[in-house]
Amino acid sequence: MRGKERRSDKQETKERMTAFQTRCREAGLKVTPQRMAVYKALVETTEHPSAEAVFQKVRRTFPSISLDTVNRTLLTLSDMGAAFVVEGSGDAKRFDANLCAHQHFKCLKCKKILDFHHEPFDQIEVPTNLPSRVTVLRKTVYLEGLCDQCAKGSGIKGDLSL
Amino acid sequence: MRGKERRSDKQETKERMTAFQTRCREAGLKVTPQRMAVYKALVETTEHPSAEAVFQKVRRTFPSISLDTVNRTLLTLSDMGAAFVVEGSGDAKRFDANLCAHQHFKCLKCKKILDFHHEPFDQIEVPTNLPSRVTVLRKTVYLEGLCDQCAKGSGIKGDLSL
DNA sequence: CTCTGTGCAAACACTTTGCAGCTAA
DNA sequence: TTAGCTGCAAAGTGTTTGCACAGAG
Repeated sequence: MRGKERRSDKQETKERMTAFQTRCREAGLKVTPQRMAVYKALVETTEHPSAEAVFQKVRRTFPSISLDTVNRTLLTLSDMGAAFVVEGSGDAKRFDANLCAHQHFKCLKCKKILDFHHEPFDQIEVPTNLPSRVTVLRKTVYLEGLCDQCAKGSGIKGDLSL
Repeated sequence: MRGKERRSDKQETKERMTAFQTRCREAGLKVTPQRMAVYKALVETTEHPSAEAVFQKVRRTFPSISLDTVNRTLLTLSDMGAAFVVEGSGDAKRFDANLCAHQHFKCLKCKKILDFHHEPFDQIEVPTNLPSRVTVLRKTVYLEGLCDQCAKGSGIKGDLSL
């Protein structure tokens, strides 16, 4: 069972690498060994690693790579939509003393955070198929996009991947 | 209209300040002018300020306060549950190359992020009462709490504020 | 050949820590 | 009086930037 799983994983990684190369070329980005190595490391894990963690992983098979390159590559991946930042904006912490139930919308451009309150979001059900037996202390619905002013300036108009 | 609004705002701020003082005493925390000033600044705004922004605001009426105190106080507020960090974990960025629809659970203690996929969360409706005309590009449901292992070690057992 | 990408080092921004003096209780 | 809080300064961590060289197209 383990062997079979592994093989299909490898197969899928391979496919994704090829697709990624195509995507790079289409975007006018060069297919460098460093870039491939970083992307591969990210695809092979489900651990949502930090730049440092990716660096350590890639380093094992590519000792000459630098942390800066890893950082820049991860940035590039985010820009082209091949990866996402799932934690830590890199910006400073932001605080809120409003304890009433409410949700946040964040403008990706000007970083403004808008409060809103949508009743149904207060009542979302925690699913029963969570990975392991976890204790959920807080559940949040979070929207990102462009605010009124920023949408005007940018080329983005309609919905992307909604 | 403006005057009336303002007055009720002030009234509410006053009440919250009193409640906060009580809460501090109950928690064995001293009621210092700095602490009050920081809390007041946070209650009076809806802008989800950074520590630096709070510092600038408080400084206007309390010139001798230091940024460190603001930082520490905001930390304290988070700890006692009088405020939340709504952006920027302070930790490093974390990346994910999994583009399929899925959600995240984050353990507050060990910072581990677990993927899960709950169909209904993919289909949540963006509310129509958003503050201004915003373009929503991404919507996320995000759960926080304690993972299996960390829950064992901590005193927290049941649901808090769920 | 050309231009992007890389590696190195320095600069930056934000946060945390150690310590001496201050102050609320 | 005394435990906790504040302000200052220094150190730590993660990220960004400038520049010269290397390598992909």
